[in-house]
Amino acid sequence: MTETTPQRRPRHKRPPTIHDVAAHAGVSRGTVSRVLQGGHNVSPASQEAVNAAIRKLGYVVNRAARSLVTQRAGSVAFLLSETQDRFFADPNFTTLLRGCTQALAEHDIPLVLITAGTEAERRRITPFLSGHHVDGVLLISSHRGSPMVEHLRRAELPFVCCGKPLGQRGKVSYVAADDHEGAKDMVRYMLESGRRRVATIAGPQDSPGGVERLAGYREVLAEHGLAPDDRLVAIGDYSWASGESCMHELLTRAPDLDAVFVASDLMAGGALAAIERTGRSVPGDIAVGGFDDSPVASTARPPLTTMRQPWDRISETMVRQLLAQIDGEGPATVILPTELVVRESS
Amino acid sequence: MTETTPQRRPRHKRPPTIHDVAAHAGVSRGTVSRVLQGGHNVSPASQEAVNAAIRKLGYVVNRAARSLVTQRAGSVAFLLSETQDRFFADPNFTTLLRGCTQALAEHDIPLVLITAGTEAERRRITPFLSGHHVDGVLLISSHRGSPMVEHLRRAELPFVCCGKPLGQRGKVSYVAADDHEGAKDMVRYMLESGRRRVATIAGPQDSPGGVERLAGYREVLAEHGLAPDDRLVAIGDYSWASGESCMHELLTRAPDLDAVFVASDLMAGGALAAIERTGRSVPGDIAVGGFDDSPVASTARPPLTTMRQPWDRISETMVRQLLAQIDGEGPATVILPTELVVRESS
DNA sequence: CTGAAAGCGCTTACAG
DNA sequence: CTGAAAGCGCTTACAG
Repeated sequence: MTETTPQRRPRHKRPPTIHDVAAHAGVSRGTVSRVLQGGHNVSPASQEAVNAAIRKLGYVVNRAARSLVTQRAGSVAFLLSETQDRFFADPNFTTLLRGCTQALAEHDIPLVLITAGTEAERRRITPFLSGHHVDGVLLISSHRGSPMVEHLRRAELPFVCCGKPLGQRGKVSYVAADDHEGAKDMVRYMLESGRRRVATIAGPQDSPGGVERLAGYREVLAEHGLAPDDRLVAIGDYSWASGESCMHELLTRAPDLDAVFVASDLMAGGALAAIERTGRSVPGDIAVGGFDDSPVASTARPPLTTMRQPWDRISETMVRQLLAQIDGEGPATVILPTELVVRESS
Repeated sequence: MTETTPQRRPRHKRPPTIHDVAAHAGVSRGTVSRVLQGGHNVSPASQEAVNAAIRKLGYVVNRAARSLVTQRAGSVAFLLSETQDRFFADPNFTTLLRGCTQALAEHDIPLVLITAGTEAERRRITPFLSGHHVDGVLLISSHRGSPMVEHLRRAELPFVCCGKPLGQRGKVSYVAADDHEGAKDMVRYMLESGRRRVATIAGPQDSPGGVERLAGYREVLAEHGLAPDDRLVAIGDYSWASGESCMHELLTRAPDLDAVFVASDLMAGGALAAIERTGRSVPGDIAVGGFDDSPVASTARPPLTTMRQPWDRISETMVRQLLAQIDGEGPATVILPTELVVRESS
């Protein structure tokens, strides 16, 4: 490089490049790059010299330059295919976001947060995705037939879903808690502690948790020789308010119920409020079991007995799966067990 | 480009570049780039041809290549200088994250989520920041003397804080709600509705909200000729549990109190539980006022009267300020008014 | 208004 | 094990 060519910015203001490191270490830029890539085929002496120069100069790789040649963005998206309201109100999503951020940080991969709850938003992010501005996507969506799955396939972008994506054909990677077994464990626990009229507030029937947890509930009742009774079943939308109104409904239809399995802690919170208003006690008159073990479970009055979802393992596994897929591996499904957490409500 | 040189990947599998667009439109790559930059100094005819080619080919700009030459990352970080637990438990942070994501999306700028709650995490992200892998930082931290401020300054990275950063010298951009006036409005409201023994549960005294809201409380009491009384003041840490224990403490020290201004809704939730346990009623015996208008405010029993923080405006303003700084503008301070939301607890 | 050309900072065959 | 060189896909003075 001839020093007669003026730099765009004065050199001393620009961060050091491999060129500077190479000059300092007395090697070529290629060698510096090899050290950066893990030091294969580099003599210990060169390696040493390069590392010293890197420390000395405070060199940090320019990700844009690297991306340009490797054709990899070096980042991953956390994509919310939900209306923002819905997402940010649900403590589970927050827990998941936290877990994924953490898991990715361990791989030094930045997480890009993207929302795509509306058609307009989806249009806006399409170029971003199909331009491969991220290497892969952690897809968070709880609704049947999310349009994002098709988008991502077309963009040939690796992705893994949180929870089984309903209404999709073909192989889709996903990681999920064992909703079915979890529900069974909870309802069994209630029956075994002497309850006889167990109702349920299920989640939306276009979400996997909504369907699976309800199925588990029904199975255990049948196992115990109890006849199915539609008066004992209400369908909510995972919100606090829906838990409240569903509980009200159940109590009207089946005033003799002595337990209720609620498919989310948030709805269980609403159910508790509805029960309290009728003057009944929990767990004295009615046992209440939640699902999630979200923060509201322990602050609820009384504290909720609930099924813990293994969020840490879910997020770690999602990240691991995604990175594997980015490296060319095929899709996979992982189901993780839930755990009964006994507090006071049941 | 001689076609004898083999491509690394077959051309048909690679996304189109400006080269392809240029060929299609019958212009040079420079012209294509000019159209991409807004179309200045480009004839309408060329403009038209280029746009048609872009649509036809489904061209999407390669951000890495652009970054490399413009020396801009094209993304912004949302940096949590808090332990993750703390952050993700607080609904305010979530609301803020949501607002910032939205505001940035409108500028087509990806948000990179980064946590730096521990020293180890801070070390890990330092190269990322000093390598300018983002153009600026939205800094979320509520503690005095956050080390991140110094880090960011040294990295010469534009940043704007959420809330006044305590214990910092020199100019720092920040956007905050008017904690002081907000607290005064709430306490005035309580006094004007006939309360005489107004207590407070303040936030941590190393956070701006903790300090300012307590100061506002004291001022209004003085305004009304009421003598300061330390038995009426407790200091919490914004958590539900601390609200509960602080309330218990206040009730022990000053059983005759008839109102309490709590510096966060989460703490107010805990306070309600503590009050309920003593058999007192809200607002009959004790009026409770919160701060934030977070989701818990409306689900609390009874629903909380609170001061609404203008989160949407805060996030929009933070983003606007940050983008301005990235474009070379100087630092600024913005204080936004809060609003009294009357529900049932006071 | 336009094209040719340099250059952003890396990685990676290639030839030794 | 190492260096020289090509190339990743853009932007932007520069000269017309």
